[in-house]
Amino acid sequence: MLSMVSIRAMNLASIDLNLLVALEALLAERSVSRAARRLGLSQPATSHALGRLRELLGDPLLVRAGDRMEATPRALALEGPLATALTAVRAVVAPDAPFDPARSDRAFSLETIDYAAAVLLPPLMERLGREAPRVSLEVRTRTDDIDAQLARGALDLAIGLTSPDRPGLRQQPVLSDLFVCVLRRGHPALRRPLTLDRYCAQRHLLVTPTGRPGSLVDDLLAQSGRRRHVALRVPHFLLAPPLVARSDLVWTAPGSMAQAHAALLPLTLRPPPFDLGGFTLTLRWHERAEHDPGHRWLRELVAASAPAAGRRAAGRATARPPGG
DNA sequence: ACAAGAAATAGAACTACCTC
DNA sequence: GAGGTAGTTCTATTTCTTGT
Repeated sequence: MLSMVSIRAMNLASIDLNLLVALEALLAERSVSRAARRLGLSQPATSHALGRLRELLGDPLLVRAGDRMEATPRALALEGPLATALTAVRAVVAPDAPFDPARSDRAFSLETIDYAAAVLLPPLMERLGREAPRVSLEVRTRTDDIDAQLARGALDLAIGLTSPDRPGLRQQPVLSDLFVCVLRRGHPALRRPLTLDRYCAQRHLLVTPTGRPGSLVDDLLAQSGRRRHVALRVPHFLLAPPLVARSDLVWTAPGSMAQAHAALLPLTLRPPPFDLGGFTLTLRWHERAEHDPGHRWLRELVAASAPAAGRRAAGRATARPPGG
């Protein structure tokens, strides 16, 4: 008989799933013969299955008590978890099992930078609350090795900059945006037009989610032989608006986020004094989830949550870091 | 109380199928 | 082809029910 230690170390591949189905029937019928009829097997075959289950689990599971079979405490403890597990397995293998958002209690996970979360989550959660009140969403930021986690199924979706195609991964543009310059209301630089010279003369705030040096703005300035002074680098977009509102720092920011915060804080927006173009964020997932009805439903919901202007521009703008 | 029959479990032997 | 696994049929054993 297998020891409990070896059972714990056992690979799932060594377990016949049909044994668990047999256990379900045995526990439901409390009779080997009736369980056999339920399973469509002969009584001896079901008795053998019970024998294998006894060896596998190290417990008699069902013991004869007169004219009936009594479940052992171990078997009784297994009944609930076994039903849950088999229900989940049946849902996995059910052909074209429809996804019902109104009744689903599925939990999804999403990796994104806080800028995209701030733009997408309010409309997304509004629709979730209305259409799928029991569905839950976990948003993570700065996850290590996102593609590997998507492949493992540890992560459902990731929103980030468009990246080169990789085997097994799918992506679609979800949000495009333009840059604007954000300054506090009453900033001295606002007294005259914000020329390139005046822009470069300011002290700047740079958001760098990755922590890597450089940015699209600094690269473009360098191409024209110019440079700016970055006085503050922060890792989160949401840190920037109040810092800009209470200082003379200039932040070259994603337009949709800047507009949202300009409605809440004393901020003024100006177009950049040089052509910055825009950037595109894409939704990324593993091909394993491509035809999963629930996953497809969430992807459509996320895409539909992008601001209308961003969706129209999606696919046109260049894929460059939003950090500015 | 005892014997016979019915019903259920489980072992033995054999077969079919799959993998290496 | 060998070995392993899980199915089958057949049969032994156990336990309960029923009739005498």
